[in-house]
Amino acid sequence: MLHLDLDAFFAAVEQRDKPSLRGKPVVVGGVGGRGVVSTASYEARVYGVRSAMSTREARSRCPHAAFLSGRFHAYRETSRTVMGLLRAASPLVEPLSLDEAFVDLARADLPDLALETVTAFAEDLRARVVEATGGLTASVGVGTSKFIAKVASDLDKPDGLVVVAPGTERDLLRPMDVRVIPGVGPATAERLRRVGIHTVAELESVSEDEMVRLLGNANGHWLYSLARAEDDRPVVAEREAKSVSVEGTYDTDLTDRRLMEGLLTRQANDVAARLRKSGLSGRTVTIKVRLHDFTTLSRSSTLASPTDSSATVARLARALLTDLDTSGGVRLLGVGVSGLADWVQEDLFGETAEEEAEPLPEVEVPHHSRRTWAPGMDVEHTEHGRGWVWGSGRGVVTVRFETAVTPPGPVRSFKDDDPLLTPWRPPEPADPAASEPA
DNA sequence: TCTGGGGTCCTAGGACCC
DNA sequence: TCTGGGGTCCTAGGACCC
Repeated sequence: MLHLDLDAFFAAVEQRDKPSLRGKPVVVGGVGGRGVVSTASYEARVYGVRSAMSTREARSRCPHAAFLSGRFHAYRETSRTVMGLLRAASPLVEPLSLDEAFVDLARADLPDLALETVTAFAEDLRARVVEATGGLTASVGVGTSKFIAKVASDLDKPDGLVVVAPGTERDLLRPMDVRVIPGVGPATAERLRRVGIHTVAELESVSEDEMVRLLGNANGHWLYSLARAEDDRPVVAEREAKSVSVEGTYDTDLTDRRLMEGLLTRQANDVAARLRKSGLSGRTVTIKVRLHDFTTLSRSSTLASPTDSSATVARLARALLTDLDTSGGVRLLGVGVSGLADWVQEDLFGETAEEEAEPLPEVEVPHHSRRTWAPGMDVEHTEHGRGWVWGSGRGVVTVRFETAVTPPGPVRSFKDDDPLLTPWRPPEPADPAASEPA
C-alpha cells in the first residue's frame, strides 16, 4: 500500500502560481473575522502557524505572511493532475481529499513488491508529481496496510519517502503516541490518558473487552486491531456521496429571524442546485445552527420520497428553524440533504430542469440617509450583503437580499452619493405592488 | 469577537412492526 | 395482568478526518 500526501498543498499551489510568494510565509484559509487556517506554508509554520488555528492568531504570530482565502478551482485542477498520475500507476486509487490518496501497489505494474522495487517506484512517482504539477512536492509512505502507509508518509515531511519493511510495523508503532491511530482524536486521547495510556505500546496491553468498555463497540474493536497493526481495509476507488451540505459562519452573530430565513433559503437553493447538478436527490433535510456560545444544534425532517427541489428544501429548512430558540444570537447556519438516492432525470432532453430558486425574503434595514429609495434599486454593501430595495418607509428600507452575509443594522455608509448604490433596475421576481415608487 | 467547511461514522433512545 | 425480543427507521448529538 502506498500513501501520498502533497506538502502544504494549498499554500504550495499559491507559491507556484505567484512567484512573489515563493520562500515567504503563506497562509490559506478563512480571512474573515472568524476564519481559521486551512494550510500554512512551511515558512509560516516556522512562526507556529498551524492548520485549524484561528486566522486571528495566525496573524498575530506571523503578521507579514500573505493571507489568502483560497482558489479551489486551481487546487482541484492540480489535484486532478496528481490523481491522474496515480491512476496511471495503478487502477486502484482512493483519494481521501484533494491532496491525499492511497494506491494499491499490488495492482500496479511492478515485477514484485520487494523493498528495492517499491522504493524505486515511489521515488519515481514523487519525481513525476513534481514534474507534472510544476514543482509541488509530495511525501510518500509505503507499508503493508493503509494504516502503516499513512503513518509512514508522515515520518519524513516534507518531500520525503519512508518504506516500512514488512514485519517491522509493530516495533515502529510501539513508541508512538496513540494519536497516530486514525480515529483517535482529542476526546479519545483524553479518555485514554485518564487511564494512563499514552503510547501504542501501552494500548497494546489493554484487552479487547476493556477497550470496548472504555471506548464503545466500534472504536474499541478498531483500536484493539490497529494497536497491533492489524488493518486489512481495501482501497476503495469509488465512493458514493451520502450527503450534500452548505454552511456558513457569520462575522457577527445573527439575531434577525427574517434574515436567518433568508440565509437558510439561499443555502437550500445552493444545496438543491448541487443535488441537481450531480443527478441526486435526498429524503432528509437537516439544518445546523451554532449559537453564540458555540453550542451546536441540528434539526432534521425526512420526506416520504426524495427531492432535489430548491423550494422543498428551503421550506423545510425554514420550518425546522421555527423549533429553535435563537434569541442569544447565531454564529453559524447550515443546510444539508442526506438519504441520497440516484435520481434519474425523467426528461433527458427537452426542458432542462432549470428550477427557479426559492425567492429570498426581505429584511427591514434602518438607514440614516435622506436619499429616496426607489424599489428595485440595487443595494450593495459588503457588510450586509447584496440585494435590492423592495419598499421603504421613514428611516427604514426593506431590502430583498440576494447575498446577505451578516445581520442588518444601521447602514452607516449609505450616503446620498454612496458609490455602493447603483441606478434603478427592474426588480425580479416582478411584484406589481412592490414596484410602485415609494 | 477564541474555535471553517465539507464530509463520514457511531451511539442512544423512541416509534413501530412482527 | 405483566412481560418478550429482534429488526428497522428516524432523530439528535458527538467524534473525527482533511
